[in-house]
Amino acid sequence: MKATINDVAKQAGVSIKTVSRVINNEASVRQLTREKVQRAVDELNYQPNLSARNLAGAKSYSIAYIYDNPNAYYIIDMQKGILSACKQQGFELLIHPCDSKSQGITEEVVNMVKQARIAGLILTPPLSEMPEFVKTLVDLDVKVVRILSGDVAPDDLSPCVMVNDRDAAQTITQHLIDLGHKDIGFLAGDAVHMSTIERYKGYRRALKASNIEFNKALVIEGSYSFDSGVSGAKELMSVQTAYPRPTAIFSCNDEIAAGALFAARLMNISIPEQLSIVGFENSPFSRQTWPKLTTADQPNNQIAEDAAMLLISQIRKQKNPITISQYVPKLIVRDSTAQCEKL
Amino acid sequence: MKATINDVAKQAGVSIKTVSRVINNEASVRQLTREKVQRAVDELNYQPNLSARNLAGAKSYSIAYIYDNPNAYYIIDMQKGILSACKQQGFELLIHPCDSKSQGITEEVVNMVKQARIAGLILTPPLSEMPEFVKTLVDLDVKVVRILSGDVAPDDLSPCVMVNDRDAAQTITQHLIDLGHKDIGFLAGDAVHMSTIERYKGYRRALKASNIEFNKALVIEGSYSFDSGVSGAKELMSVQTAYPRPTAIFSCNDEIAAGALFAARLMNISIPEQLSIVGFENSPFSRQTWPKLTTADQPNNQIAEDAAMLLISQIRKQKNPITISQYVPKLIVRDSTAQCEKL
DNA sequence: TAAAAAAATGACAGCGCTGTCAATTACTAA
DNA sequence: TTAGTAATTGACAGCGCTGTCATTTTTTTA
Repeated sequence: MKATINDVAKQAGVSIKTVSRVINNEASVRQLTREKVQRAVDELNYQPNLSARNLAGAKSYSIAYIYDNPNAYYIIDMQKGILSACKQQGFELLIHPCDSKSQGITEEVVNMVKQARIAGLILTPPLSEMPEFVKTLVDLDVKVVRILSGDVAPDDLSPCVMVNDRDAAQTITQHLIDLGHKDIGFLAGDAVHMSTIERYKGYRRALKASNIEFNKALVIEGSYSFDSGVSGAKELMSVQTAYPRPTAIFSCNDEIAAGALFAARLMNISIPEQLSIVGFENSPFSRQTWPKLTTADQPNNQIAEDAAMLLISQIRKQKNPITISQYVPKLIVRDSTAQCEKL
Repeated sequence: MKATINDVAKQAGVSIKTVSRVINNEASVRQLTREKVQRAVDELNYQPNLSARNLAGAKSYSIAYIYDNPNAYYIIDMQKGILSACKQQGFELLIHPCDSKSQGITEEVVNMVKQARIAGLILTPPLSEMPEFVKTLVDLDVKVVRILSGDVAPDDLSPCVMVNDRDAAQTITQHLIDLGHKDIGFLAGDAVHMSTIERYKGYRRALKASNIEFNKALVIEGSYSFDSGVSGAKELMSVQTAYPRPTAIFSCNDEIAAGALFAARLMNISIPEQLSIVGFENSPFSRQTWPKLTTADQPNNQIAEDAAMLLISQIRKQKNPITISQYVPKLIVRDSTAQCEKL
């Protein structure tokens, strides 16, 4: 049978309250006692019962991950990272898929938080990019950690884990520039996503840093989809007379890049000899294309774990004011980019 | 503040035990009383506290979904279906990603079940296809529902939700035959997966039903990946003299089909005019290819919900002996298949 | 050295529910 | 009608833990 706090207390020769103090890491327990209890905990392989904790205490040991599925791989990775933090910290995770565009979304989540006594929430785009929504939740006395694209938090409502897409995009673009490319197309994702905006900024900044004149005709609006990549690349590669055809394409994510790759094949443009293509995200997608994509890797797993840890420390009131951590996706050079041949 | 069982009891003018009886749908409550209580429950928007239930009762209201990620889209869909059943039934879901090939996987799961007092488990491939693993769990007095490929359960260890890939594969193959194809290639997925085996059986059966001679050269072993589709299709389409080139290809899943599509492009084979290609799964993948894939759709969401409901009813001991439900994926005709032109 | 203050520990109630068992009520058959 | 039986209901303990507050022990100060 599973050990309870009583067993531990008996084994350590103290009261259950003292055991409780030790496992909650409270002050005012003598070092000696603490060790004694800890030993009993280890010997009995004791793990506090979450239900009992949630029931007895004022605190809650549940956090929730609310997502609107943009990309299953992303979600699964995030979830795994969060789960790992939860396990470490003895928290419980509630999963809540939802539709960010539905009318009642705010009410739905508010309800859930109240019903399930949730102590904290982790939000990823697009939910993390909805200020009203976040505001409502924060006002509700539930801790929130957002994962966002950018380098500074948009407000001080809650801690954020920032993914600096801008710097990463600049690095990737620079990679293309270093290979001698000057006419670099840009295939945008959905314009409503911060990530698209940030990646665009990084692209612009890299051009500027190398004194390459920005050419508006090389920027194609689109969405985060394969189709968008196909049509965008077609458009780019058929740019007429007035403008030079790009020798490289920056795609806002791997899916778009895969589409661009596909379009290039159709148009008999060989990759990377005649055209370099980069993606973004390092999704499984990027290893399934041929040639394999040069892309930027974001350690989603780790980002999520970080966010969850941040959330939990907030919940524990471990002073952490509005901490912000930042990740910069890393360039991964594979086979879809090469030296510019046009000269 | 959230309503408790006490509030409901007061409002209905009965004891809390009676309320408990009503919400647990126990017998021996007078109809009149039942209605009175139900009304109070509705008025107060009462929802039983899961922690308290788990703590007080012998029963557990937690089930777990253990998965080893073969495909993020699949997992997310499954999870969503399970979640929906849980919400309906007032159960809690624990998510547990794992590595099915790791040494300690059984121990890991056994531990989890014991520690978290889990009442039931949902298993998808590859975990559901590991007999030893399932046996150990069932012996542990935890209910298990497996989702498997096939038409009959492999044993009576636990209820199964069967996905009849065989019949579906036969239907798809028949679709190709109906279009006039006779030389139909087969790109297999990982041979260790039941789904590959079942789909292969369906393919064979369709050929047989139409008296088309089976040609071993047209079957290419592989794995569930894009790359495998590329190389497999290349191999198929370069079949020499002795054998006719296939005019259609059955791919074991959409990813393989996408690879095949890609290879066809490379070889300047136009789809569907010169070659019909079908996939399997109706993953987002299949709508992102060009042309869009003819494929088979499995309602993963619903399959999962069904499995979860089955599991919960098992847990509730609602007699359900070893029930089995079966799904047959449905043919979805899109743009990658056409009338055979070779004649 | 004793009193006061601080630190450490424990006793106990109670979180919201279910299980047990006893009490009450309704229904049967004689 | 009345005991006898079955159906319905309720009182109460207790699940494993935390919060409160009282008690004990240790340390500090006078």
